[in-house]
Amino acid sequence: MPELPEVETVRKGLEQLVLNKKIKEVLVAWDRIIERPNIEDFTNQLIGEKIDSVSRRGKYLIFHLTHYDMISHLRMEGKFDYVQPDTSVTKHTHVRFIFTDHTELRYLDVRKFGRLTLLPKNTAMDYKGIKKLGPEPTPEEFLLESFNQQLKKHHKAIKPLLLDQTLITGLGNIYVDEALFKAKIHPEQTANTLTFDEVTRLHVAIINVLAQAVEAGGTTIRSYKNALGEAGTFQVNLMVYGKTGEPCPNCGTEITKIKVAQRGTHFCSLCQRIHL
DNA sequence: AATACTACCTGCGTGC
DNA sequence: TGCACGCAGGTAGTAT
Repeated sequence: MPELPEVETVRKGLEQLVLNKKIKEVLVAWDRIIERPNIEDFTNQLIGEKIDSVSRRGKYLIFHLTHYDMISHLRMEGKFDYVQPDTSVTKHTHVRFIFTDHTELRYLDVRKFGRLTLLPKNTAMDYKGIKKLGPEPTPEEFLLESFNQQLKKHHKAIKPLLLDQTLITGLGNIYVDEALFKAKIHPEQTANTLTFDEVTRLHVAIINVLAQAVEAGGTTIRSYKNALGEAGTFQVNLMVYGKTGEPCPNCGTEITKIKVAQRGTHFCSLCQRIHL
């Protein structure tokens, strides 16, 4: 489920539910979810660890434990579920963190793309996937001039460039379509051909789209009962994503769906025009 | 170095 | 009803 707003919502949920819990046992049902170390070390090293805090960088969650940093990436469908003792184990439950009070944090993932990585304390920022991330999409960290300079270096469609996480972190397939629509930029416009006006609009659109989604608690497309961060959340009002054939909120033209870099892409062919 | 394609998985909707 | 196929909120590895 996760782009930045959804991951942030999960982070807040975790901080409400599992802070100061002490791990008694860890059970892994699908080995490949654990990226590092091996399963035996992963499960053994976590025993006795306490969850001090949960932070986020881009779409990565970082559990700050007594002696370790545990990184979690939900990829396409990963979810956390916090359950009471003796709750039956459902299909797609791949990792169970059992606490000393017998409650559990469970990791569920239909497609098994998500990953958990256990690293020495305070080394999460050196993790390969996190190190390459661009700035967080906030006005303080995501700077227009720098963004403009970076875009000039790339002869590639703007949409896949924004999905790459290196110029800016946090956008995924939904919010990138929404941001490009807001900025009135065609998803296949080559990055280094964007005018300064367009870059300025895009910069603001990215910050606003993600901030509003965080405010709303993220967007749930396929809802999963009981999953952390998905219960009772407000839906973000999407303008183009999943709106194929519906009228554009600006001009009434039917929203078009095409494929860009293998991803479904929604846009208004009148408001978002390619130019030289 | 930058870009493009594929693999990783399961489930669901669609069309024949 | 059954089956094949395409599609799904992401990233990492490999090839060019």
